[in-house]
Amino acid sequence: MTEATSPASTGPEAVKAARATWRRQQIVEAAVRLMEEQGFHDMSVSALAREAGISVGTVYQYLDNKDNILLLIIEDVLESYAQDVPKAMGEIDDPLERLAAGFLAYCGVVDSHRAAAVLAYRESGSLGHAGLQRVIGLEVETTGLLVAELDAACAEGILRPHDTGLVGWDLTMLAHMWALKHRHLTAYTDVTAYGRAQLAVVLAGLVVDRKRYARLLEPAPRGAGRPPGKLPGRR
Amino acid sequence: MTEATSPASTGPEAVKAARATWRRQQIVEAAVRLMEEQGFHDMSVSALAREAGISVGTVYQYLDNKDNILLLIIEDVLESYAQDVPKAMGEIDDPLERLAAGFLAYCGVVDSHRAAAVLAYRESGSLGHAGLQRVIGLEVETTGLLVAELDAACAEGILRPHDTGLVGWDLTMLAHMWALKHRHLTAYTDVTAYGRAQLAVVLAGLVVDRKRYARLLEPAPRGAGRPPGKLPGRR
Amino acid sequence: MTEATSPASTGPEAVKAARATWRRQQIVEAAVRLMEEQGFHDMSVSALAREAGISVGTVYQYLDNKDNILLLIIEDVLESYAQDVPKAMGEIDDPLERLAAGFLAYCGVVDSHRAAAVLAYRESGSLGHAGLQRVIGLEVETTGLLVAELDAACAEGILRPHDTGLVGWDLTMLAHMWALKHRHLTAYTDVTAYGRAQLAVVLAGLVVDRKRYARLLEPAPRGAGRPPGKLPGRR
Amino acid sequence: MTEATSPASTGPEAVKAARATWRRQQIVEAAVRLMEEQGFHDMSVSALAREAGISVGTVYQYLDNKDNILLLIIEDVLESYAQDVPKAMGEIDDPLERLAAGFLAYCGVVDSHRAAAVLAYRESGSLGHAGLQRVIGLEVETTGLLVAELDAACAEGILRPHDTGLVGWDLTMLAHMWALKHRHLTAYTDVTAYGRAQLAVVLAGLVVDRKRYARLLEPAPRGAGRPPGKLPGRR
DNA sequence: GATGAATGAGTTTTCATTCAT
DNA sequence: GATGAATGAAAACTCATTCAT
Repeated sequence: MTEATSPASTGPEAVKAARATWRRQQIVEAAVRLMEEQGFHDMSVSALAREAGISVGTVYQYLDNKDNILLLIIEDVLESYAQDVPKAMGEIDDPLERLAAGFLAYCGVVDSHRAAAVLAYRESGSLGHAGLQRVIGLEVETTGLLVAELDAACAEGILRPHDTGLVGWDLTMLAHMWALKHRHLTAYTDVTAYGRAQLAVVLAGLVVDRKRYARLLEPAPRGAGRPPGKLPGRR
Repeated sequence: MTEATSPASTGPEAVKAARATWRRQQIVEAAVRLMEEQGFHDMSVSALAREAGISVGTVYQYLDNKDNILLLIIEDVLESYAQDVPKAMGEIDDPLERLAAGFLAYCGVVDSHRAAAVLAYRESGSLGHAGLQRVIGLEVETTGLLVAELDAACAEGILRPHDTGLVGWDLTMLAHMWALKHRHLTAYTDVTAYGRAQLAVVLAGLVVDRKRYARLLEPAPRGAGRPPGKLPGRR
Repeated sequence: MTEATSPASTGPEAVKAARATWRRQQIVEAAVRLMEEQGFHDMSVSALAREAGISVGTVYQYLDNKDNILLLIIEDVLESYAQDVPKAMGEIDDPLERLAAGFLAYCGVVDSHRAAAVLAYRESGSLGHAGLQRVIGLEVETTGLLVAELDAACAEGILRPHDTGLVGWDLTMLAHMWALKHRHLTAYTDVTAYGRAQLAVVLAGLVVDRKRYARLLEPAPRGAGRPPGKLPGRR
Repeated sequence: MTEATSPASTGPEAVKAARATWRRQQIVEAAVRLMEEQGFHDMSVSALAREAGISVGTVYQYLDNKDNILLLIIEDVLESYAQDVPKAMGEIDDPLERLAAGFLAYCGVVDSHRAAAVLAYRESGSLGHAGLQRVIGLEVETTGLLVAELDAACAEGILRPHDTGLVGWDLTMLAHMWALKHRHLTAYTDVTAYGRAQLAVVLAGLVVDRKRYARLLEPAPRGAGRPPGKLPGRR
């Protein structure tokens, strides 16, 4: 393999690429911080540059236009899904355990990118057609991973037959919910507890051998205390 | 009974009020149409006026500023929830049937305001603090109706004890999903089928006497044919 | 004289004319009230209509356009000058007494139209060329009345020869000052005292026989107390 | 003394400050030119930008809003008063001579900022409350300088006792008159002649020892010719 | 590569004026 | 004659983007 060309891992090319990555990261982080409170449209490029500690010109050196910032952020999240979810599912044999691991990983990404995950929702309408397609594609891909496990579990008789496509999107949706409705989910202090609770809700009616998967179906008792049913966040 | 005073149901006052309502409706409808494809920020007021078939000046005669359009749209949806959901639950005695009726009504509103419902999501960040509070309040209120039935059902021993707050928001979320992920839900041709399917997913694990509520748990077999598990919308 | 035509003092024509005058008066008064605190440009026609208790349409029935309001107000003041000043000078024989009477009358008009007099200054730039010419004409006319008396007094040897044109405008200016610098003239509680004081200032150096005109030169002692020289309005 | 810090008289900071000053000057000059014929409100910012030879955006880079232009212009004039008047009075001993010098300097500023001086009058109503207070403050300050000399002259017995506050404002007013009534003052070709004439008018009746101050009281004979009393500017 | 001053198209909003009722 | 809803031209102001330094 001749190293003369492209993704050079060394030499001036590499320096350039590394700087670009670093700068983009700077920009994305600043953008997420600002958009969290202002939204995409109310964040001006000059405010972004200020927040990132660089000049407007530099922003444009690494971005074609403002819309690309959005794409960058959203891709950042979606790629985290595409990376963390398969990794979490990797070693496990049991389809249901794989599903659980994948879902929890998904929730974990949502949690660690909470602001960005919300943005990926709210602002995806501001992407051009191409960008939107790309986002949808990535989203479908990750959801597909979950659906595949549901299908496998059905095939092995672990889960009752059901519309796995629907349940797959349900899980995706409920993972996003951690970011979207976080305000109302004060009963859960960490994502994992939340994720397990949701898994229990969804799987309870599907699992055939409830004993075998008791661990998945009866999640952390969340400090025996809380009177179930009190709507959290109600005033 | 003489109606001499105030909210006059006749006379010039009434004409004025009627016109205002009609104009606002015109504006909201045009706005929903445009925002569906452009989002709130990319819809200029002059484009809105053109779409509504009126002049810019007239838009501002019935709205204080652009933001109010958003508030108007969102309130429209949220008030539909607050109206249709209780109405649907009205006459029914059984808590679970009430829950089902309420949820299906909720889904129905989402369906009939599909575009607006998505907007209520995406753009609520563009509301001022006051507007946002109002929106959250209305949302909490409607979800509360569902939670109340879950609580009642638990109390009567119809449902196993569970975190009814969580499940309440789950139902809300899954109703919204009809609008948000509609693209991927091609397996369902009408909301009711969709709603029943989701009810089944959520309640399956909670119902104690599965026979009694079989009708709720085994929804329309959706044309016996479809091979379960094929991810709908996948390309 | 056939009454078929014009300024009919009776019949429908007269009614019409009377109404027009009355409406215009309504409008001018409301306009002065508003402009006093907002200026001409910041007063909207609809605010004017509201203040006058009539509709926008009615305003335009009696005015060609907004600028005419200004012209109307300014003419109102200037015509008061042109009317009151000659009247005050009417019966008097002595040129200097005539001058004094005319000047005091001028000051009186400024006082009774204080707001409008200031406007006549501030906003005359907003008049069109024609309006401006008309205003200047009226102003020159009234000042001319004063200058004529100064000339007469010089001719009769009552005043030392001097640039009567200059002093005429000085008197005009000092009369306007009552409105323009009213904030700083707290030492004077009524216009007449103010006017006499200014007459004394201007004439003191010009009068030949100071004894004869002592009454004009030594004005009201303004409550013997005030320590002369304390800058009024200073903070 | 090392000038390491702040209002840097060199380095990029200095360049920036210098550019800002230059730009603001550009803008103020263009604004004065336009307002002279259009007034403040009828001058649009884009017209201003065009006149100044820059873009609208650049105007706003150096000014927060349109009103600031007005404030800038007026402050420019008022600060010239506050600077030139004391300077002119500096070295002189005799109070009356000091007064004369101050007044003539005041007239000089009015003359050299003729357009702006008129604006300071006409448009100060368009300033916000804060701006207005600032303007009034500066005005009072300068007038106070003249009043102080009048008081001193009275104390020394050079002038008869009189209301020095009133006469102080008279002088201010008559100085402004050079700009306000310039159209009618065609008899005077330069400010100094005008100023001396006005000084003579005001002081003639106040000076005790008329011989000693003859030079102040009998101003330039303005080309022996002019028939006194012909109202200049009359048509 | 980095900077930030300059640009001007585009946005929201106001308001003088008209005209059908 | 009186009304006030409708109009749309024009204003103030913002901000993504460029480019000379």
